Amino acid sequence: MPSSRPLRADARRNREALLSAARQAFLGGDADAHVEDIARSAGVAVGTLYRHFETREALIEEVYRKEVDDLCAAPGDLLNQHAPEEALRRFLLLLVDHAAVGKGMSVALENIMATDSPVFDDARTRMGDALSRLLDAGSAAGTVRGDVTGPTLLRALGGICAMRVSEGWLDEARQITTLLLDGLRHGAPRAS
Amino acid sequence: MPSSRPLRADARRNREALLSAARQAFLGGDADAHVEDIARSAGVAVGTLYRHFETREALIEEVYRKEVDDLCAAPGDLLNQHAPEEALRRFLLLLVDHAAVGKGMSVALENIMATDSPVFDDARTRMGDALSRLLDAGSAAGTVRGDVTGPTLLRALGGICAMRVSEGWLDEARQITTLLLDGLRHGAPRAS
DNA sequence: CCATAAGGTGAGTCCGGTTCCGTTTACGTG
DNA sequence: CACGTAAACGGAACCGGACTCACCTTATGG
Repeated sequence: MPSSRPLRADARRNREALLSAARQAFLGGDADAHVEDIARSAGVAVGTLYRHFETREALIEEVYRKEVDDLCAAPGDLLNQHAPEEALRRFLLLLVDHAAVGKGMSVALENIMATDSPVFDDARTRMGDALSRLLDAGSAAGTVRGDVTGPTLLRALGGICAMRVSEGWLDEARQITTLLLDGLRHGAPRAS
Repeated sequence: MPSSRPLRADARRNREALLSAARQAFLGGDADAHVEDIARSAGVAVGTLYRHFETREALIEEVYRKEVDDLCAAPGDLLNQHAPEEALRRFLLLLVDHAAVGKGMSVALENIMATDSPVFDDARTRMGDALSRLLDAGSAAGTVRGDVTGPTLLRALGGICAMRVSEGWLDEARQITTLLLDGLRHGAPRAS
């Protein structure tokens, strides 16, 4: 149902320009850029922006949904090239590094965790599935514990990446992720 | 420098009422309560609110600073009553549960991680110290690995608690925390 | 080319945080 | 127990930023 009519040429162009401008703004530091500015830097008026996106939030959603799309493609490749445990390791760190591209992306992950929006809900599902694939592979290979689900792990990562702090947060995020991995490894001592 | 003059009686009363009303609002779900409402439910006008608090943000800060104060008191007691590892375990879970009181508290922890405000900076320091105390005790007892610092662990927790999501997030937060604890335990398999 | 509906525009509305100043009140003093 | 004064209060007005709407422009298919 997404396309009632194929969308006029200039409309599609403007839509693209808006997404690109917004991406620019959000992925670069400014997490609360004004709609007016985004619209202007895309060469259109606010009205046009609102023709294409229900709300400011909706625009942000769209930008990040694409980002998530990219990320979700990774597990398949990784599982082909590495042992499950290693694939998991790489994917988690990839996620963290990706969040580092701009503080914006971390906001995205955080939002994916926090909102009820159907869009994010969908993204969460796909991301959780991606993680599940990795976890299952590891579990089947006997190198990863089997009692943690993809969605749960996703939450941990969302949380970690939500700490968009100055100086050195990336190193800490990596360290924490490593910690998590150690906990996930099959044979880790259990708490209770 | 905090007190130039001891603050008039009614003023102190109103300040208290405002803090209490705000606490009520934030700790109960509504993370973005309107200042107008907070003021009204404290029985004063907005002007009064702004006499006591520089800004909406400042009010929130104040509310949560107290919350953090309480939390920071815990490690001492726990170390007296339990082995270090167990004390650490309980404190982390206490933290998570505390966040559960209302979604508001989790916002607080998140903010502690994210802002540069001197108030939060201070809170972060004290919280980090509290955790360090626990980690050091465990490390000295040989039951906890020694290469993780309090501040780092705090970030992990801040992240985890930032996931203020509906339904079941508390259980997941607990599980993730347990995961972290398993990773922290001395003798856990290392990643690299 | 024209008709027409899709698309664009930007001044205006709405909303919520913040300010400002006239009024009220606590409280030290004579 | 007045009184004077500085402190506190109230709330209408202000302002910035997201969002709307009535009108204009333009792509497009016949």
